[in-house]
Amino acid sequence: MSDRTPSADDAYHLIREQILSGHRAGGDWLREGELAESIGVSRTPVREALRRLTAEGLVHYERNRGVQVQDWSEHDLDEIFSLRAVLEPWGCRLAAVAGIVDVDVLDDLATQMDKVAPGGRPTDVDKLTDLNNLFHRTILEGAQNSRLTGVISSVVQVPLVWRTFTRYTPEALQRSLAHHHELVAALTAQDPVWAESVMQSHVRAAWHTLRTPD
Amino acid sequence: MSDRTPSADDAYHLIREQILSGHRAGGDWLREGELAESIGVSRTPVREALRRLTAEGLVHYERNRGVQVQDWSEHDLDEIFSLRAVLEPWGCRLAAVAGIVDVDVLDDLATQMDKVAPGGRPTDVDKLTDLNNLFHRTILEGAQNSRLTGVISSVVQVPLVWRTFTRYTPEALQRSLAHHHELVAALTAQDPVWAESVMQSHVRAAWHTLRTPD
DNA sequence: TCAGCCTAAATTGCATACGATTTGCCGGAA
DNA sequence: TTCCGGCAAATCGTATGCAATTTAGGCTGA
Repeated sequence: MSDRTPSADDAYHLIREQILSGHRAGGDWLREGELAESIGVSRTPVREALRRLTAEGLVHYERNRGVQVQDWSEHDLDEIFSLRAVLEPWGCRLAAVAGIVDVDVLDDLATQMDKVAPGGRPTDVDKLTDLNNLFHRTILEGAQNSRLTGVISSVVQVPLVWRTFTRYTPEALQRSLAHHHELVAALTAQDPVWAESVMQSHVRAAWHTLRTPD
Repeated sequence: MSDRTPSADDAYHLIREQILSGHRAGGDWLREGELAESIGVSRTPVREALRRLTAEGLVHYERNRGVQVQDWSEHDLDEIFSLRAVLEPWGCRLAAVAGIVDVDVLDDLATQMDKVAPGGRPTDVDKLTDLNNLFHRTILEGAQNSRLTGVISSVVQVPLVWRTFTRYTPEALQRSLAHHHELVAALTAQDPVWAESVMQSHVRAAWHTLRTPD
C-alpha cells in the first residue's frame, strides 16, 4: 500500500505527455508492443490508453493498422482558434456575471507568470505553460458550465497550441501577460462586457501570433 | 469475407444504442461479464467499448468498480442548451457565408420530417430523430469546422436531448418543423444574420420545450 | 440490538496466448 | 526494368486465466 502502482493509466499519462511535449512527432506510429515494453506493462493497458487518446483526438486510429500521432496543419490551428474565439470570451463573460471566480488566485497566477517570463523572455516554458493553462481553466470554471470547460480543453490539447509560448516573440508574450492582468481587473469589476472583450482580444492575438511566425 | 464480423465495436454501437434509447437507465451498472455474454463476445472488446463510452461521457467509470450509465439532471440540460445556443447559431452563420451546404438535401430532409410527423404528431419517433440529427449535422458540416461538428455532437449525445421529440407537444413540434424550412430559406439566400437568428430561435425554443413539460 | 470483523462471492485489472490482418520483401515473368 | 504473385514477419484483435480489489453477508462480542 506504499508503492501501490496506481496502475496503467500511467500509460495514458505517459503517452499523452510524450505527444503534447512534442517528443512524439505528428505522423509517428505508436506500436502497442513497443510502448508496452518501454512502459513496463502488457499490451492490454497500453491499448486502453491508446483508445482514450483516440477518443480525445490526439492520435489517429486505423483498424488492424494501429495508431499514429495526429499531425496538425495550419487549418487545424484556424479551426481551433476560431472556436476558442467564440467560446472563451463567452465563458469569460459568464464568469464575470457569476462573480464566483477567486480573483486573488487569478492575480497570483498572473504575477507568477510575470516572474517566469521577465521582459517577455521565459525562463521556464513548461512552468509558464502550466500557469497559463491553469489561469484559463480557472476562469472557465467560474462560468459554471462543466461542458464548456471540457469542450475547450479537448480542443486545446494539441502540441502546437499546448506549447503556445515556445513560438511567442517577447513583445507578443508581454502583451499576453498584460491581458492576463486586464482580465483580472475586468473580472474583479464584474464587468461582463469588458471581460468578454479582453478575452476576445487575448485569443485572437494568440491566434495571429501563432500564425505569422516561422 | 461475406459475413465478416466487423467485430466488436459492435459492442460499442450496441451499448451506445441501448443508452441513448433509454433502454439502460441512468445509474444502471454495466457489468462487463453480463454485456459480453449478451453480445456474444469476450470481455476484452466490451471493455474497449466501455472505455470509448466513458471518454464520450455517456457512462461514468470508477476504478475497480465498473461503469454505470450517466444520469442527467435539469442542470445538465441547461449546460447543454446554453452551449448549443452559442455554437449552433454560429455554425449556421458560417454555413450561410460559406454557401456550400446542399440546400436541396436539406429541403428534402425537412420535407421528410413533415411527412413523418403530420400535424405535429410523429408516427415514427426514431425516424424523426434520425432525420433531425442528420439535418443539423448537415448544416454544421457546411461550416467547414470539423471540431465544431465534433464538439456539438459530443454534447448532444444525451438520452434526454437525443430523443428530444418524445417530449414535444404537437404545437412545439410544428414550430420546430417550420424552423427547419425557414433555415433552408435563409441558407438558400445565403443570409448569415437570418440563418443565425433562426437557428438561435430554434435552439432556444427546443430548450424551453424540454424544460417546461413533465 | 448493534457495531465490527472476517470470510466468500462477484467483479474488475492485467498478462499471456493464439488467430487474423496487414505489410514488406523476394523471385519470376513480361 | 517493371509489374505481379506469394510467402514471411510484424502487428493488431480477441479469448482466456489468474491476481487484486470491492462488496455482501453472517458471525461474534459487547
